[in-house]
Amino acid sequence: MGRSPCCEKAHTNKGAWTKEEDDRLISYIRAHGEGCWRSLPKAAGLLRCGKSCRLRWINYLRPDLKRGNFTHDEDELIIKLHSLLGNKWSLIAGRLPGRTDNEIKNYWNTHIRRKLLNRGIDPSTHRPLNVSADSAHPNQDAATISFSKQQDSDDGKASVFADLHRDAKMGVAVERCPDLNLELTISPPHQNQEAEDRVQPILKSGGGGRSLCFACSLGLQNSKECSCGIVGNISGGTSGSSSAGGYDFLGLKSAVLDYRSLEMK
DNA sequence: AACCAGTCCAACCGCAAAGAC
DNA sequence: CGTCTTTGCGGTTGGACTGGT
Repeated sequence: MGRSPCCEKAHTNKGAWTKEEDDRLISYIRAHGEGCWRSLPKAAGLLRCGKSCRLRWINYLRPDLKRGNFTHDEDELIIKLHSLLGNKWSLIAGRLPGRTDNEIKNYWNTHIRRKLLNRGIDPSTHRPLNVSADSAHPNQDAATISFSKQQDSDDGKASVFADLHRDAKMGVAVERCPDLNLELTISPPHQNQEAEDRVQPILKSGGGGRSLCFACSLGLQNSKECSCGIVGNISGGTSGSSSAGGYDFLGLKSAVLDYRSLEMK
């Protein structure tokens, strides 16, 4: 194709950034904006690869970064988001303004993992450490397993879907949240400004009070698993349909999650 | 003061998705 | 439509820092 490789590995600096390099990068991005990372280093006069510049900017130099310790609320929000999304650090970071995926990932690995272990919770499954997966699901039948595997092989959304489907079989989360819609999309800052300002994501229920099958509850209305027969009829009905009562899904009643504003890639 | 172990975090690496050609 | 580049993400690493002995 004639394009040059993305990184000219020779003749590039590695390791810690100097103050001068930071200044160059900041002033270039201030003048020209973000993007075009490949050509940026040359244009900015930096002996770095574009990847390195992007990382430095996103994780350290961005002006909107919130430095300093995580608050207790942020801790709990990260735990809850992680229980839903797994190691989707960028998605989690998207719900914590001023925090980066790298920062949250580091914080998770150094603090929260230990915190959960001390609580007797498995950080990867968010279930009690002394309960094995098998013994926890004694009634899980073969059909369920094959269904979960099928979904697991799909994208992240389906993976969450499969996890929650397992939970549904156990009567866990879904029992408490029958109308949960896991349609995960990134949205611009939305109407609830006060809530946004407090970094409080909003969990919307999906069916506006209608009784949905599990597949529709998860925003998979077109799934063959749909058994309620309202295909295609609810996907647009999430805004403003936040249940007045609000499900306390994973304890998110007060710091609830807006699934419309999360996107599984 | 010197050493060591544990912790923290910035940065790197490899991979995959998205987009360009 | 297939190939290649670019970008973004998650996992991992290594050096700096800190506290204990």
